[in-house]
Amino acid sequence: MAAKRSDARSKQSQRIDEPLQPEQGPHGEPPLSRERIVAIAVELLDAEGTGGLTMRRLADRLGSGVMSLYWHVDNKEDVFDLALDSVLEYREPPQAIASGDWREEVVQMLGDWRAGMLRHPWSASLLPRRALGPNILGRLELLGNALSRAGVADADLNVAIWSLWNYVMGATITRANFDVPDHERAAAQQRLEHLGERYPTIERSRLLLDDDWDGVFRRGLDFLLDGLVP
Amino acid sequence: MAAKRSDARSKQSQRIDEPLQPEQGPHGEPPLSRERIVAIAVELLDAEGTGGLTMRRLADRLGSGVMSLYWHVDNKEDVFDLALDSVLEYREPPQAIASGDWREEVVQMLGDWRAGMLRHPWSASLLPRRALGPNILGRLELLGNALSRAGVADADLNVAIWSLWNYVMGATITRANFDVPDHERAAAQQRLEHLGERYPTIERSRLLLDDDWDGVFRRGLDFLLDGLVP
DNA sequence: CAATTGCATCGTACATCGTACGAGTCAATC
DNA sequence: GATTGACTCGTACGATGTACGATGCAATTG
Repeated sequence: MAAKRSDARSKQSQRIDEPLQPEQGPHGEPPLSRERIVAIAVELLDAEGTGGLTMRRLADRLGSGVMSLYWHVDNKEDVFDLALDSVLEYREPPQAIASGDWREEVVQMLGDWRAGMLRHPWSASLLPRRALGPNILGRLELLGNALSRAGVADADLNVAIWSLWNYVMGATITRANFDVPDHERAAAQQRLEHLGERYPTIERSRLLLDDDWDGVFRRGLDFLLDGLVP
Repeated sequence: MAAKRSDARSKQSQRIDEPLQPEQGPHGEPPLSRERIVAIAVELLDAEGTGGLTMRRLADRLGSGVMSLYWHVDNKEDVFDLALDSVLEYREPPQAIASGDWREEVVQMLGDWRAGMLRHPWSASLLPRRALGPNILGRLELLGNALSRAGVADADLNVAIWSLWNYVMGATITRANFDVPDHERAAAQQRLEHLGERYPTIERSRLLLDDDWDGVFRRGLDFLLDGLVP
């Protein structure tokens, strides 16, 4: 069972005059770089969540031995950090941010942030426990700047930024984790049947039935911004 | 190494006429119940975080064999669920909630929620991925009720509840995970030295220096409530 | 009293994980 | 040709979750 992935490793053992095409790509298997590791790690995480990322699996997908990874990467934690960073990059919407409409600017940036994290659902739960990289700081700077222009006092800027951060993080983490796997949906639905007896307000608000996550996020954000900038 | 915890298990092998006092307690080692397992699990989680909870460690602390746990508990996931539930119990503040002041009521309940989770920092990151138990639903019901009394329209109740949920979750998860381990604080502080060049607003707002987490939580909550109930 | 039944305990075993260690390969350099 | 240094990888170790089946024990039943 230790010989499973050993066949992919035949650079130029027999044919010396034909150094290329070792695997199947046109320019051969790229030689295992930090970038390639991170890219495949993100693929794995997207496909199977944080539990699906395994050094062995990673190596398999890369066509390499497990321990080869450790030349490019400190440990598994490191892989998580790198994957998270690579996913959080913010390519600023090229056009009219400088429209002066601070509110549209904020809504757009936070919406993009959330959308980006939801595209890689594992990232939301990972983010809060990592150091703030330049990508995140850039977003926070943009946020504070817009709020400041909107009239938020310097003494409140701190609170305002953190409030929005909290809101976005809470919404995104919740959304990323409440994705019911379909085969549980029936059971969940059933449990809600006679809920109104004990939780009338919850039932009346359709809290657990409405699944317009995007709309709820957007409207709640509006409320929060209303509070921050009356 | 398999004989480490086998000495604690000597009920009445030699002395039949003295069936009690098998360990050290006055009425002997309690006989391994779901409750005891959960209690020790919470202890372990509090002491060492999610990584510190191990079925073997759990068994050791209980003075039992590892596999005995599985009689009372389905699997490790189950232990997490139970631990989380046991920590989220909300003993309603006995006195004047019915003061009619919805705002005080909401602030108090959410503050208590956050405080409770921070007392067990692992709970915050665990919560969003678990099903909503009765404890949580009870809190949400109370929340919706207060908001409704405050004048929030039924059509907005949904959004309002989720907004507050998002805010509290985001704040608590962030707080629970940003507890810098002290030996990293110096390095972090240093990194912030020449931060003002690239992130002037962040520096001006003292976003990363102010560590009055409770105050920020409270004031941000006020802003959000302002937006929800103008 | 003996036999049976069900609750409860636990030792052993296995697959899987992260990774320490050291032996290998190869190209560039001396 | 020898040396060096970047890079690869097999083997091995300890830790983990848990399947399986043996065991003990109390209450119930004959």
